[in-house]
Amino acid sequence: MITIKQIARMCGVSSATVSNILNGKRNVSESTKLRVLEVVNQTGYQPNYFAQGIRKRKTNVIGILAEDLNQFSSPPIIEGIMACCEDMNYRTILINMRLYDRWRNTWYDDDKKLKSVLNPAIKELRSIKVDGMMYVAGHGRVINCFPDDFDVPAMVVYAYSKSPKFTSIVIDDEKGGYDVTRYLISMGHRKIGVIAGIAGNLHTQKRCEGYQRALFEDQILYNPDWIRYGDWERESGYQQADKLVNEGVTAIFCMNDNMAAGVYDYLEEHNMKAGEDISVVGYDNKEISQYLKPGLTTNGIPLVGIGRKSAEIMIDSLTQDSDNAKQKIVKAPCRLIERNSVKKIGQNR
Amino acid sequence: MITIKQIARMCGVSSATVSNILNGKRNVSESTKLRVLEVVNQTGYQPNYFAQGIRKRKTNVIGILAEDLNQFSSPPIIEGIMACCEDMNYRTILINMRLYDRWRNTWYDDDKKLKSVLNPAIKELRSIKVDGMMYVAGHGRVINCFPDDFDVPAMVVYAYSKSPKFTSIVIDDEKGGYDVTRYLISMGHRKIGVIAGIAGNLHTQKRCEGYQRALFEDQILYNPDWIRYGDWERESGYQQADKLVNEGVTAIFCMNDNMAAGVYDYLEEHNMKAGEDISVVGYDNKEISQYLKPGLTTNGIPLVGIGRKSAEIMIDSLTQDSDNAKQKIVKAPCRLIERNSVKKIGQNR
DNA sequence: TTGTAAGCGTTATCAA
DNA sequence: TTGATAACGCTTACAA
Repeated sequence: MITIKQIARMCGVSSATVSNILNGKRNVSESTKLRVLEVVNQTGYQPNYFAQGIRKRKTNVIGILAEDLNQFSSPPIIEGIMACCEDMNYRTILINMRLYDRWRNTWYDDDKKLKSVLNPAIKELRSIKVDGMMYVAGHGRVINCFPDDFDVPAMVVYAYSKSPKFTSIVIDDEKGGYDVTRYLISMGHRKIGVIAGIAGNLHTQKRCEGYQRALFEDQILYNPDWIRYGDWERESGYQQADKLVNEGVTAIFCMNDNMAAGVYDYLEEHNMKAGEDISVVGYDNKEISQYLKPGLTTNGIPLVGIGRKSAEIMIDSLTQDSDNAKQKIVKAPCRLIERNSVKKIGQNR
Repeated sequence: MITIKQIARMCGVSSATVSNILNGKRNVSESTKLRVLEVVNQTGYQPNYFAQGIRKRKTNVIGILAEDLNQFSSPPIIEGIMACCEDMNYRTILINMRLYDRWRNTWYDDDKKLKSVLNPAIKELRSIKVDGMMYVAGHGRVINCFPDDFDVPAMVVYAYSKSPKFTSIVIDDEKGGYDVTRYLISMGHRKIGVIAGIAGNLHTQKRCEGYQRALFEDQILYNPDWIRYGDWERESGYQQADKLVNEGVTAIFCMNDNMAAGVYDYLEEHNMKAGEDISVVGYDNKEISQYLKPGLTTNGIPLVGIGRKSAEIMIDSLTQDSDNAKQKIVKAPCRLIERNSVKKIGQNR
């Protein structure tokens, strides 16, 4: 391994000078700078990571704490974070807590389980002296991940931080619910059923609020019977479809693509077709949504964008000397992807 | 930050002794050991990562070089690697090269593009002094990723290493092709068409060989017209289905689920149904395969298992002092997942 | 503009 | 069984 000393000797200067040049200090003459840089490039010298870390305050490393890499949302978010960090000349280090892998769905309300993995992970990141930590959640909710008095810049991605001290970046579910409903109304629908997610869930609640706002805006009565709660799984979409179809709605807004697929199942079984006999909209824009027949119109989540945006915020807050970047909640808008599952119907209700 | 020196002072011993205890050396008395460990736990002392790295030979860190996190196969493989490493008390550091994100599909045959990202990544891992490097490919092929004289233990996961110096772990495509064909034969099929992947592709070739072996074993004539090549995309499945159906095959073996979905499209358009009018088998066990109607029988790839296995091999080779673990090609078997797209037909052809 | 030398927190060597 | 002490490769005062 080639060291800074060797470079220095080869150039006939001291290692301090080489260090200064490499670190962009300007108290060096142009000529020696050129000479040293030349040698550095030729030799492919790379500073020893550990020796640097031991002396430097700023490591230019961002730690990513991922709940689970296998959640469909995580890889694109992380890819976005990494892309942005690379652009801004930051390294990343990823800790995959594998929460789902360890405990399936049993850790949601079990703070002990989370902490048993999160605390060592944080400790590790701290020992690596990362400049900032980003907690990447597997699904949206309120999470208590960093203590109020945490001394490392940190933020929560794809979920809300319980402590108001940390910036959260989430999708704008209220707007999402609003947009979908607005779209259905614009297509002539006034009897719009909803297959929501689990009732207590944050995504569910916010999207319902958006749904209500859109209805109200168009002076459409809100019928509580048309809101059915599923559990995000396909089967529940199937079950709730039955209720809604019998209620005579002309369109169903499903809060994820899985449940929309369940609606398709129901429709097929009853010789009906999405986009003809009844209109269906999903949420997530997962791969299935394009495989369904007819293609499912759905509200896409800009996951890579969320990743990029969050890294941008993180690095900004690290760079700006003041806390100009105030802690806050950032909401990323979803984008409606039109396929063929919604039919335009006459204005006569 | 609390240092080893402070711990030493608190215990009235030297820092060397503390270090010895922490590193499991046995030349320490039980009594001081207990005393020191007590203080270490109380204070929550954690060794400085960088200071350790600068002195230690073995870092207990495995570097993962991922081609792209967004390939469907990558997250589970990586999760498997990380799980195994955690079990064996190794850290991992992941570098995501984002090859697809950068260049879509244009980097396959462009060694320069790959190297422009891979070399710096390797350099970085080297500066972190990782004990070993694992290259995680996004799709199977022969890759020239490490030079023959590479001085860090390395291996290739989900693809073949061009250099024979490095262990590769891949799926057993020949057996996969054989198993699927065997299964179809066992269900009474003798006219079995194939929608293969791209012709030059390694997965394609090996699976074709397996197909032929199964045919031969049952003394079934191999009809070259029944092998059609797609490009892994759904559309190509649709196109090739036409040819095969007109050839009168009773079953179609698609080399991925995407193309099988294309076959479903074709069948639907022609008022036929998989599992009734014609049998279909896919490959990959991607999410779509369960969403298709009827559920697609497909050959599942044990991605997490591949990850685990590969990490196991890596760590074994690091632990065994000799190169007991000889460089070689490890093949992981796929597992056929039966759903409803294959019909048992009479023995009379 | 450059060089000297003192650290940083460990581990490793060797003497006690 | 312990403890001095010399590295490790770098950054950073401070001196030249």
